Amino acid sequence: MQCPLEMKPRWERRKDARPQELLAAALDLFVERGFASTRLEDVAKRAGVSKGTLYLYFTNKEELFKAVVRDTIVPALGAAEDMIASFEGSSADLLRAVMQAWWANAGATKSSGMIKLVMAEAGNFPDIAVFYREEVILRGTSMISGLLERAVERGEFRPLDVFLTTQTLIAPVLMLMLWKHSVGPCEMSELDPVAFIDSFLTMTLSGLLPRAP
Amino acid sequence: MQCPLEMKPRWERRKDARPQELLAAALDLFVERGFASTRLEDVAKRAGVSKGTLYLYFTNKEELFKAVVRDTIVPALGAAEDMIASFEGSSADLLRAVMQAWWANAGATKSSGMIKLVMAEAGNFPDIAVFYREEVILRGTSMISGLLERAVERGEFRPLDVFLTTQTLIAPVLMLMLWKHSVGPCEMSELDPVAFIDSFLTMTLSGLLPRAP
Amino acid sequence: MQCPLEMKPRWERRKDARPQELLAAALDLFVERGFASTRLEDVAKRAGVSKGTLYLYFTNKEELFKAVVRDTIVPALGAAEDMIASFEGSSADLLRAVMQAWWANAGATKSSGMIKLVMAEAGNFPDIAVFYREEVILRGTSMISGLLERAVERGEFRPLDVFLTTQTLIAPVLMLMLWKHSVGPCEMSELDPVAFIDSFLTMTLSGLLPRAP
Amino acid sequence: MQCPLEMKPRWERRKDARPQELLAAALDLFVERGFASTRLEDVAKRAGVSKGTLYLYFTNKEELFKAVVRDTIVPALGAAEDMIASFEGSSADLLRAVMQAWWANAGATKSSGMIKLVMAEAGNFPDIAVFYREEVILRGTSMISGLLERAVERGEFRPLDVFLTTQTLIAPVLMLMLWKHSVGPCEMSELDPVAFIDSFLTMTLSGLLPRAP
DNA sequence: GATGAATGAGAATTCATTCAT
DNA sequence: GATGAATGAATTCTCATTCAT
Repeated sequence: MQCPLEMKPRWERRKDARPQELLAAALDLFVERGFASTRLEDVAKRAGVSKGTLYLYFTNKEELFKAVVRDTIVPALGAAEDMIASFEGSSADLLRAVMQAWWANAGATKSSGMIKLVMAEAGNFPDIAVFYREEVILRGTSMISGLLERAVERGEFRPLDVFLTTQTLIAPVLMLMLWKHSVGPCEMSELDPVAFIDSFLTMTLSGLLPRAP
Repeated sequence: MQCPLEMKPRWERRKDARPQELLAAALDLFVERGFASTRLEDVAKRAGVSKGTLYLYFTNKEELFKAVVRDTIVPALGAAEDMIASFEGSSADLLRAVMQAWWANAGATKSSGMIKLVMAEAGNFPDIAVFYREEVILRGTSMISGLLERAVERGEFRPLDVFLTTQTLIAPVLMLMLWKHSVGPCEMSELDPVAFIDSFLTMTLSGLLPRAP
Repeated sequence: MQCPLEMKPRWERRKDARPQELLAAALDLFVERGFASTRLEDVAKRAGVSKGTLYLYFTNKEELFKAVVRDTIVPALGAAEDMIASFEGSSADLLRAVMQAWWANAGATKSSGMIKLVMAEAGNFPDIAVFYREEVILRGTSMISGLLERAVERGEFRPLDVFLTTQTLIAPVLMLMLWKHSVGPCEMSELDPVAFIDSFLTMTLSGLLPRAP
Repeated sequence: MQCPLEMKPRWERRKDARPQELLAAALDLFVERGFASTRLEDVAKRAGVSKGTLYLYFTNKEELFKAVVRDTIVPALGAAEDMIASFEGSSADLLRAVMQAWWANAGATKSSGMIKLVMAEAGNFPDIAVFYREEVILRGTSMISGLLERAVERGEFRPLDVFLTTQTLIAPVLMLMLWKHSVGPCEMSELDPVAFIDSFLTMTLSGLLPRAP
């Protein structure tokens, strides 16, 4: 009773796992080949089921895509929100921690490939675009904006335009994600994400101009 | 003799214009709908010709796409290179001027839509990816890197990692481009590109931390 | 257990039969209309399936054609080879029997139409040409050559150039096949294959010249 | 006046030559690639004119094909007919001479490729088939039949079925023609046409069976 | 007459989706 | 629930034919 998962016969557990296996397979292929070039037959094959089975869980290709987006992109945000809520220390350190965690939890995983895809296909999926804006962009920017507001209030950062600064802070992570999944594969050897984020923050925090003595 | 262009029969002049008309139509549709969802018949129709005509000028859809990339993305780089070469004034001002010009000449035009597309489709077109890396990324980064090196030599900027800083400076423009052509259309009202670039550079140049008194 | 074939669900048995049904339909149409003029949709329709189904069994039109060639032409040779191996009697009688059987088993069937087609299309299908030469021509000529050699050894035939004689013996059957499937249909009434082969062999065996007394 | 051809300005003679140049080009390509695979643009290009020009001389592809057939196949017959009419000597020698000349004048040239093509495409061009039967087959067989009848009358050949024997005599030449233009190109090295015809006639005239006493 | 740009019907091929078993 | 054979709409690409210049 305490552990109901273990009590199911194996094939039933398998049945419960089907959607996840299909989502995982779909994620792989969508990221690898893009939406249009991904054949549902290949998704099914990779998940070890038949084409027909896929339709037992997802009405059509579009819904599968949406499910992958929902399943992949949202979870990464939770971790970052928790971190901000519980962090103690300087805002500069928090910003560093948040951005590095962000990369580690989202950027370095396959979900960053989905972000590329969402941007590419947004035009073809109006409701994905809405979902993405509300669930990902708004939540992500609120998180950063809140951090900035608090830092300014506390005098840790100078007065600044919160909205524009938020966008600025998002840019490098977004760029890393796109890099990783497009031309990056060849170039990436040279661009170390951790160092890049670190460099970006150093620059952003202290500025490029030499300090007045 | 003085005006040989005028002496051509009308349909021959037409022929000279066809490739450009087709490229323009293709650019529109590729940006609007993506590679796979763009039907060649629609491209032809928008250019005011028939399906078959398109094939007189471009071997197939892939070649049309490549031609659009070449025709669209490369030209924008020239202007920026010229500006850097001839600019007189502080490096900070030059950086501002270059980035604003970059947005005006490339970002604000349809070519920024192609950049999104190239990133999305790079995996499906290995030679487009190679072309893009060599003709766009390398040229673009060299341009910025050169500017930074000169600024550091002259003592206008503090010592910095040229490669990482270059990537950092590219990020916001790239982000603007992607924004404009994906979820942006709804959000864009709030994100003014000129103000964004300006804010980014202010932050980057002076830092977020309050100045030491 | 005793009758596993019967235990398959109906549509699976169907599946097993499909390739043959399609090959039969394709044979009909290829012979009737030639390679280029045969539309795959018509082949599918004649086999009672849809266009797409055809592609479940044959990669493309070319492969379908090759499959028809392999499926049609080769089987006819076996019968003739067996006959030669087991025949007892004079070589002249064997030659008569082989050639008449050849016509009956191959010439009079649709496969002779494919031979016409192979000759017409050989240039467009290099590997069909190779296959045809090796599997049909070489096997067929070896068969006849062997017969001739044996006949000469036994003193039943006078010494002769085996290679040239073999080609000569093939010629009339080949001609009948072509006749049947090109201009023949109108002319054929007048040219009775059995009588023609008989006449040919009489002439070939005894010569046109009057016998020396 | 006696030589009006020579008096025309060069471009006019050229104009007169156009149809012939086009027919020659079409012959080449039809023989090489078959009817359906021959593109009219290629025919025009090979003749050194534009696609449109071709339509000044031939209504469509089908008419061009027919024109090639008429222009190519018929002329070869005249020579053979003349030879028979004027030949003096034994019928056996005449037969040898006719068949060798036939090969030399028709078989060894491109027109033999057209014969292959006519047989392959006869089904698609009913009037070509009629034309071919009347102008080629009937004339050709009459020629041989006449020769045979005369030889029998004179006691040079034994009594025989003229019709069947005629077909028999045609077979090897026909086979040589087909050989040359299909699988032959690889095999041909081994099959010398002159020797083949010679061997065929020797066999046909004297028979395969050993002569009595 | 000659040209070659333009046309558009037609055929091959792909793949999301359905459904009998 | 699971399967995979079957479907047919959709799309790319070809090429005979037309026609303005």
